[in-house]
Amino acid sequence: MGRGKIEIKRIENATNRQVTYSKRRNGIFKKAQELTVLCDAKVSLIMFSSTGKFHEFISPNISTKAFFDLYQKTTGTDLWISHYEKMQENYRRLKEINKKLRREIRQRMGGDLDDLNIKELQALEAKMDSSLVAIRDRKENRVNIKGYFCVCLNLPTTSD
Amino acid sequence: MGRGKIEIKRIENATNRQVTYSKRRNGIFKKAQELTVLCDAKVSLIMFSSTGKFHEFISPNISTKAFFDLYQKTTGTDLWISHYEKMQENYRRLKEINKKLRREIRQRMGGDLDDLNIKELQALEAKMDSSLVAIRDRKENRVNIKGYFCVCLNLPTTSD
DNA sequence: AACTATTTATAAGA
DNA sequence: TTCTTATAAATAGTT
Repeated sequence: MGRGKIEIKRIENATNRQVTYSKRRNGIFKKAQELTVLCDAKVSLIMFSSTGKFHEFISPNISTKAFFDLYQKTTGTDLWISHYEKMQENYRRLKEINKKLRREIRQRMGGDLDDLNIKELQALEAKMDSSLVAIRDRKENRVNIKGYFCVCLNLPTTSD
Repeated sequence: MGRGKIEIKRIENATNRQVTYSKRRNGIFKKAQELTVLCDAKVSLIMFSSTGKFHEFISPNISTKAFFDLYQKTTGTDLWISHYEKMQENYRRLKEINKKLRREIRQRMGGDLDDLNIKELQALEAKMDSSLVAIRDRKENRVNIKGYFCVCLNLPTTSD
């Protein structure tokens, strides 16, 4: 709808792109406005130009916040809450893992031994002994047994 | 733009309103699509008809969640985002601590020793040796030196 | 920012 | 809903 037909693909000339953006933005806002009135609809139209400039239209019969709430209720997407809760869960998991790691280290340092029974103490002693041997070996450049003891000790394996 | 000119006011006939909504919805979605491509813009277009039916268009180069985040950042409509970002920051911190703890353990197991120099190896050996002594002591119920080695080893001290 | 030749959208009808 | 088409509206290229 103009002097010539154009192909719908990115306008490479930055000036033309900006001009077209400005013209069409007005056009689409007008359409949104008309749709709101003619059809008694609720419309939210938000856009960012390629240069980051922001414009929005929202039907006067509703607030942006109310619109988002309606959106979430309707789609069931629960945009924030689900994302947030997933994150909280990861956070808790990570905290738990850290706690175990700290405990493991403390025990290897000779602390936190109160609630280990004699058998567990013996096992820990044996593991430590092996590790110490590994470190000495390494120090003397004799053996690199990296990997082997990892299996023995059964460390948590999650990466996060 | 049709057989006759219409006034922009609510269409009272429900059927006509519905038909017009449907036609104009298609039109405005097409416009949004074209704007996205032609001008390399980010567009979010959400609407609810008077009967509550929901439709949306969103530029393919961004997710709805990311769009809302961008929106909030731009407008400063901080609904929950600052809280969320604080949590993300904590999460990153926790991950970093976790990484260090794992490394510490791996080294105490005789792995991950490649990038320790001879001095560091000696220090590690000494620490392990002390710890082993502590464990043996404990095993024989002679000494509880919990706490002492924590200081020596300079563990991360945050509680989470 | 205006102009205007064209293209595009759509109101009414089928 | 979908199609048709006369007409209104939007806009591409130009000034």
